[in-house]
Amino acid sequence: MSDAALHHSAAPEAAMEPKTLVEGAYRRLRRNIVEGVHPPGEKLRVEHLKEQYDVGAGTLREALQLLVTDALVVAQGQRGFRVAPISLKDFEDITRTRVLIETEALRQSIALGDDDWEGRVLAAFHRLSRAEERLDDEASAREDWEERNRVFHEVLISACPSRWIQHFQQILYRQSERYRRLSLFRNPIPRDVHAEHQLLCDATVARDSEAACKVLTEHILRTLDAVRHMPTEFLNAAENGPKVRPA
Amino acid sequence: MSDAALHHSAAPEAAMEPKTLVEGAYRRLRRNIVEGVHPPGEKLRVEHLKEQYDVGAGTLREALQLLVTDALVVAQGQRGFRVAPISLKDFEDITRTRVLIETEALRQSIALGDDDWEGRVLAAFHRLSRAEERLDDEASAREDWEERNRVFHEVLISACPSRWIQHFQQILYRQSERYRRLSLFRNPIPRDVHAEHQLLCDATVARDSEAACKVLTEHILRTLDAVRHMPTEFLNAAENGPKVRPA
DNA sequence: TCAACACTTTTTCTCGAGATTTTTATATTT
DNA sequence: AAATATAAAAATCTCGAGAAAAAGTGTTGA
Repeated sequence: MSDAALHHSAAPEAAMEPKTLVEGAYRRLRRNIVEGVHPPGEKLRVEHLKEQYDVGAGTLREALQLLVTDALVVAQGQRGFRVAPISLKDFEDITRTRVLIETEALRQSIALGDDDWEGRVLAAFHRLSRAEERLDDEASAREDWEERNRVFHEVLISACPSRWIQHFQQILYRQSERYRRLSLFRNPIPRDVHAEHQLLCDATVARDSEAACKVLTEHILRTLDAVRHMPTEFLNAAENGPKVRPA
Repeated sequence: MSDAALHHSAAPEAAMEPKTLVEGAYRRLRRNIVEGVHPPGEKLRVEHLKEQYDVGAGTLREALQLLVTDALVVAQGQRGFRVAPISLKDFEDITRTRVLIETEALRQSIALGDDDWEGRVLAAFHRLSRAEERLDDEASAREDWEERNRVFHEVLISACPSRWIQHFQQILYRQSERYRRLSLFRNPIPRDVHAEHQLLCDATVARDSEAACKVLTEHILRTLDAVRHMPTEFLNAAENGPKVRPA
């Protein structure tokens, strides 16, 4: 993943199909962890998962190791793998760091982006807006919205020339998406996010760096509030036993 | 690595010994890549490396996958692994991103660090200074210096409460260490780094955030100059054939 | 001389089985 | 009854061998 993200083209990895079983398993696992199919803290038993993902044990282990460095999975000595736990403290950290990274990326993007980039921003915003309109009607619309929201944020900073900043942004976005989906499980997507996206889009195309970063910061921080008001049992829930003995 | 770095204690991973063969191979490989034993672009053949590192093929593959997400190794479809290539453009990116991350970390560290932290900063600086004195005499002193330099930079930001910022800092430091060691292969460590470290240490303990960040920024950027003046054949050298066909 | 093709060799990728370690369950002792 | 010790069970970690793919080699033909 970081391979393509860092060194290769700017082509989205989602487009190209996986070249190896390891990569395929890695992406499916990552998606399922982010979407909460594998909830935080769940024990990831290789023997069981190899059937579910239809790959050998060694292959699955390699995929899990990839997720370890992404901090979506933790490996504990000789005690196997586990979905990375969540906590409010961790999400506060993620959010603040994301603000730092993403505003810097947006600043650079606004400073350096060309007309083509502006076009892509408007296009991504339009696609996102359409998905937002459909949110109440169809049930399947939320997956669309999630995808287009990710693309919108990605396109916004796509003119930032730093591969490393983009790499870190992707990691942090994925992390916060995991939290957001948990909070959205109860609370629906609020109405005012569209207005925020509108402001963000306008300020960006107008090349108003300060305004855009301000809106973006508030936009990101708003998700933190949503998670703060989440029932506490969600945060400490560890599906398969938080068997964390006092050591 | 990110496991310990992100979720566990602040204990340095170097201290605790590896719990599995995968982790052991991962660390040895990482060290050898950073130190240039495996030069940039080198093909990493599992069949050969398994003897060198004395582990099975599967184990070595898992270790390599861990290095992929660290961006020290790149995996190419069905064409095996390779040490991540280097370029001036990449190092400029690393350097700028490192300035962004590390100055923010230092700012937070200065704002939140307690007396104990100040003590650790002074101690790390002292140890680094001693190593710098020995640089000309003994040949083995450079490894000491590298280690203590890393610790000094780590301790400086150790009071920053963000695990994520510290995580990213570690990744970027490792990346730039790889470049620095290449430039140091010819040029020795210049005299004035000690003066820079002194200024950095003084400003930090004096809680002068702006001055400290300014010195740190210049300090990091200085390494970029050193690499810029490096013979170009170093940068594009790919030991085992840059077999990058036009595709 | 160069290009295209088939063949051989090397390397990667994948899977299943054996050895350790951790965890769970049971039995014994205080 | 609580705690410790022992034994069984499950899971992890590791290795080596077989299938698939890539790279290399040599031959043939224009």
